[in-house]
Amino acid sequence: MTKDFECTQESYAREILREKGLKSTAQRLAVVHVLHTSGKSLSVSEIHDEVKGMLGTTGLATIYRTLEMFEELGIVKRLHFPDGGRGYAFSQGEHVHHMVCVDCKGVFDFPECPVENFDYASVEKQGFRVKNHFVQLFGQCEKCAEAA
Amino acid sequence: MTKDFECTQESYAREILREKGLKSTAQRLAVVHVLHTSGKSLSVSEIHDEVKGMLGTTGLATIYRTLEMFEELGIVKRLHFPDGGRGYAFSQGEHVHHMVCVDCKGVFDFPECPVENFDYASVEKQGFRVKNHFVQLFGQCEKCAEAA
DNA sequence: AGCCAATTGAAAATCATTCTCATTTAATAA
DNA sequence: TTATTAAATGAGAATGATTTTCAATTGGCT
Repeated sequence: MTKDFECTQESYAREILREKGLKSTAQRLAVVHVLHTSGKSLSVSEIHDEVKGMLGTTGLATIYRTLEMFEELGIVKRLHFPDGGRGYAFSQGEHVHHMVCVDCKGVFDFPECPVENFDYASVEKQGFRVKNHFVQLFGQCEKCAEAA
Repeated sequence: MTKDFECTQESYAREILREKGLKSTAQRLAVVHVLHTSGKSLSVSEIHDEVKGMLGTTGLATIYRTLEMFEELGIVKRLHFPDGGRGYAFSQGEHVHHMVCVDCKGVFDFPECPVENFDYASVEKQGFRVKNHFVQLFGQCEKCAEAA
């Protein structure tokens, strides 16, 4: 496979894949590269287009399969947009949340978890056991705010 | 139209609809009724099935149209599941968040907003202006925890 | 170099959602 | 009431996204 785009992020992905006994294919590494380089969230078909640009012909199904797998491995994070659309952003497996600029679709992380310090009293009172949460902020990034 | 299922929730919806110059059709009121009675989140097709049970033949497109409209009016809230599926739950327009039981799909509200007290320092530092947020907790409700 | 399971691409199949348009209906006024 | 009219509906077609299938290819090991 071509290594034109090799860098730390790809090595990181390679490692995880090897640990799990999965193959480091050109397609998979390209997906990592595209997401990491872009600095923003991309739709599945944007990712597909970018990968095709790098590798030539690439199946859309492969992109779907790869993204699903990467999400389970913590390599990417899936975002949900208010309109129901999905997006993917690179993530090194840390527990971070995302702010998404509604204009440019840029993704900005923040390591603090809003829910971490949240008082679960009212929740626990109802006997509910929280196991997971989904938090995502929407707004405008600096650039887009200035441009507007 | 039949009024078998009229109650405060329907009146509430009727009012909002009238205010906006929209018609209170049997289909729309049935959607309110179904969501309010169920006490849990339902998928679009579950709602469709329930409404068909009440009114006989009902178009699926109408259900979609109604839910979209109701979301804008604050009458229902759209939920996003980790697998990408959507669900809808009744909501009186208040700013509340939802806990969703991953077993029974039951929806439990909590009025405190986890993000309300969150210190936006790290976010603002990046020049990001938060305009909106989506918070949803996943876990187990009391009943399902006991059953397990 | 050669093997084998994992992975891929292409196309078909499936599923969810939206659109179109002829028909029906709720709200209003006569 | 009844007539009027814009809004809403239902049915199905159209679209779009996602998943599945399966034969062909490839990466990671000897």
